[in-house]
Amino acid sequence: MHARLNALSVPALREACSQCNLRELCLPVGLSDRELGQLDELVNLRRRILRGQHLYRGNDPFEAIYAIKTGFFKTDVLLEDGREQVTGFQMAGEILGLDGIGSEKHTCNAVALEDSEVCVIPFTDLENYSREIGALQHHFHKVMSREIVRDHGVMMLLGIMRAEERLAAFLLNLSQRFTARGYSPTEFNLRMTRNEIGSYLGLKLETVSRAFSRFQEEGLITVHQKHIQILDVAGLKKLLSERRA
Amino acid sequence: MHARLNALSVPALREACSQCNLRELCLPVGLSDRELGQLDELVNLRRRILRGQHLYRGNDPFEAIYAIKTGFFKTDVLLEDGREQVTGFQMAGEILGLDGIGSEKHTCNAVALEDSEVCVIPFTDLENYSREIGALQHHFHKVMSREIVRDHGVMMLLGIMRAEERLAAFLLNLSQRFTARGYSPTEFNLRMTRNEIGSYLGLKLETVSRAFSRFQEEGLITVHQKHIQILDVAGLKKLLSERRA
DNA sequence: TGTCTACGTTGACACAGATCAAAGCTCCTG
DNA sequence: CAGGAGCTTTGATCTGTGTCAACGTAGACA
Repeated sequence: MHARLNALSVPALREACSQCNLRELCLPVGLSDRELGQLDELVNLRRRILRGQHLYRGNDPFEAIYAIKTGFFKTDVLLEDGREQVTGFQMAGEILGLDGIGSEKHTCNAVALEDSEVCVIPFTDLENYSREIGALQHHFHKVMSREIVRDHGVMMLLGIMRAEERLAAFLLNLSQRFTARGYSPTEFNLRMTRNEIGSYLGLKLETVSRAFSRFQEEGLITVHQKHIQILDVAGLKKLLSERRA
Repeated sequence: MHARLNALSVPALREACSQCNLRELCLPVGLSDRELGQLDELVNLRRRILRGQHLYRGNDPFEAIYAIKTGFFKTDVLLEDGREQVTGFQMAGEILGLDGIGSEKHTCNAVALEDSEVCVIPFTDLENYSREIGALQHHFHKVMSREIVRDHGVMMLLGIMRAEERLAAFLLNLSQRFTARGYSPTEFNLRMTRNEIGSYLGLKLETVSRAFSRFQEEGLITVHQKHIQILDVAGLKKLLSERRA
């Protein structure tokens, strides 16, 4: 089930957390230089996941959480009958695997949407280190809490928003996360299919496609396949706040 | 904003965690007797919340998490335009407030649906104690992780299930949680209105009402106002698994 | 005991989004 | 560079749930 780890995927200690340009977004936030050095010991293994491969699957034993170094993932849950619910899309600096702590098994699938690399953080070690490093403990708690808050946002989206509101929220959220990583807020390539967007947003792929077309007609964005350009951020935001009574 | 704490709401040290009959469901799971004693020091304050009152509101500063000693709560998020998304219903032994860790402010509202009592767990203290007590640290992580997994379940519900599937899943979930607390799996009183159920399930109250009526016609349950009796658990489960292609 | 208010049920109808179907675009592979 | 697979777009139609409206029920309170 696990991808074989070859020698190349373990460059270890090279470019550890203390050197990583994601350290302001990722687990090390708020650590002192000395503490960062300790984290380098904890996170000394990397794993490369090719596009389409699983980082883990539902029911795999839970051993580690993963920080995305490069690339892009989706997480999803499957129903027996084949229905899929995408529970999130994750990008560099974000943490995968938190779902597994509670039951010691993973409860969803994590699939790379492009060739990716993750830092492996053995969970027992993380707990041990957090008992030493208060700042690490606290930040880890924040990461989990934010995941809960993010999930509430998705519930909101699924529970009370209409199709175009959902898609606008989705685009704005991506834009904001790309910005935080130093990319353009207004121009990016989607890594996921219309079907995956639809699954995440509780819509069918045709509805997603139509909403994209509609946004384009209205001059809010341009779409060419997976390439998106946001022309009118304010317009998208307006879609979210205005609501016919 | 905070309810005033009167003398009666602080019986402290009496019936602490070590004596509490919820200790197998709540935060103390997996602690040794000695560790339980330590927890008694951490959790020494109770707060009484009357029906309809808020335990906390979105934007309140985050200081503590809460274990429900008795009673029943809902958590919700409000949009500016008044739309409400109920994000969960919580009962005895469950933990409230985890949403606030990430931003040091609460991000949702917690409202008592019946007169309730919660144990106040100051969060800084909890972090300090978890650095001492590995089992507490680990169990706390499990609690947070399970909240994430629960949220994924709700996304699934909202994203891909039809109205009757949602309601069946909701009833079965309540039944299972009541069972874990020693109540009847098949007969209970709903603490929430049809509107609140609808908000949680992403449906309108009329749809919830109709689904209840339908279940009753089909002999799956009886409904009289808030009183529910499940007549055919297997039938409800079948609703969830069977799905016209 | 009567009335008020909040909550729940039911019916008729409307509509957003699903479903079904056909065709176009891109990129990969041989 | 031909063929095919996977993805996307668009149109036509269908349907589950929302919306609107009327009425019913139960508990609270004067």
